Amino acid sequence: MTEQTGVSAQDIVERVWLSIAERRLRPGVQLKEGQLAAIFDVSRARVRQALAALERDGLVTIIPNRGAFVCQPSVEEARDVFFVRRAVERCIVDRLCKSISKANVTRLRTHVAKERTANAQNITTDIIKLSGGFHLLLAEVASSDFLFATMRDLISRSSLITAVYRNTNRFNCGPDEHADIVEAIARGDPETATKLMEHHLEHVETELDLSEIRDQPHDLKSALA
Amino acid sequence: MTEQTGVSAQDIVERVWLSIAERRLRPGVQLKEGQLAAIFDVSRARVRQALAALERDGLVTIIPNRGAFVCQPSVEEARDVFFVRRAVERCIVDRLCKSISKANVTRLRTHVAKERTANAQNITTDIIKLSGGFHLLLAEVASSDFLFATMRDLISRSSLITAVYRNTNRFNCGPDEHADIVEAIARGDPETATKLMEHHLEHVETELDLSEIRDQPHDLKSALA
DNA sequence: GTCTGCATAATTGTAGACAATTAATACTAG
DNA sequence: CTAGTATTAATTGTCTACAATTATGCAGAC
Repeated sequence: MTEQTGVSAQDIVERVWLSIAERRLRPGVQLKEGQLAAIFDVSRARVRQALAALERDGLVTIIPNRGAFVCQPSVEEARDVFFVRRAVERCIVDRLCKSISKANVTRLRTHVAKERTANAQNITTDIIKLSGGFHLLLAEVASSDFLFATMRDLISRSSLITAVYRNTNRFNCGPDEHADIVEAIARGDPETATKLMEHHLEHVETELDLSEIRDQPHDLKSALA
Repeated sequence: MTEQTGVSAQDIVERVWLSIAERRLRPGVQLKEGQLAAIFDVSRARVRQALAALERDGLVTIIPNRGAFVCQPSVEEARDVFFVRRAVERCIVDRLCKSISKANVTRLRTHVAKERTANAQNITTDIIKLSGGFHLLLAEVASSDFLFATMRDLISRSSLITAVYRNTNRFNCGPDEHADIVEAIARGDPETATKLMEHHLEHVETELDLSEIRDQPHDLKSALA
């Protein structure tokens, strides 16, 4: 029995997102509507919805009458994204130090534990999702939907930036630095927590190689496999 | 000769945006696709594009199989928006103090002058656009596209929040406070500038009445006139 | 050999028709 | 007179065909 459940626009978004984050889809590659429609076996209309959502998240650029292309975030934009992340996440951590429930501390610790497991077993898909998920979880326990949505947007763009400019084989956001932040929050130490968060983000940013971009179009179907 | 130039999705977005900001479209009102298509004389497909964009900006909520409704931002969300704005705009101002060109200082001063004129003549449409535009201009001169897009999103939501919760007749963002911020930036004084910006945003927030929301559906066509 | 102009092919944009879902109404039973 | 239900109307969701735009390949001239 082939899973004949219809593929939603969100499904397409996530598949493309992951392919970009895992560097299988390189910046500059065109995402043709007909091609995607054939691959996912859906109508072009639904593909267009997915592409519009991906554009909103800053992962693809849609040029009118030309098509959708995987973004090539500029060095300037990369720095701006981290600029905003430092500004926002510092305040989030600060707020969390001043009021966080025991249950939420547990959630954070559990998440870090999952990250450790994924890293130990070297499962790239999980590593990528979980490392970004940590920062999302911070926003979630800190406040309501809007802050969560904002961070979701920032994380999404950060993933693309990391995929493009990362020069090491290791992924950003090691679980150790995350763990330190959680413990600083748990003991209600805003000074340390905010400083750790800033250093963490600076660390991630400085690990990027902001010199060259090489675009190499390749087979779309295999990249999405 | 009636201006027979086709109405773009962006045109619809701006008309709706302004109507919401001017309180002619109240929260909770349903924006029916067919209705809008008839008013603007475009196809429903284009209306759907506009509604999707408005949802992205946080101005309407789309409930599947139900339709699009003007958002009723919760008090919690309102506070979160200003929380993020304080975090981001404080950093923007700080950055500007450390490096801003003479030409950009002039642009800021010119903008404030325009605000003064609009206030003196009491042209509400201009007042709304310009007061938000000041904060957008700060982002523009501070950096590149991404920061500008981020602020655009925040301003958009702030406008809705202001429209819903404002209790005075005056609009937020008086030009005097803006002028003070510009001068602090011009003389490169980050201490004062960031403090002024924080006070300014707190001032705007505290002027809101966060007690009641009353939704009163009314005629859509006249509201968009 | 390279560049320009034209014809062809491919891709995106748009609109309209049809299906699915939800809200409103009228009707019947208790 | 009220509650529940079936029917009808209205609205949203989706797909497919067609139009507009752009890219590609080819022929010919310089």
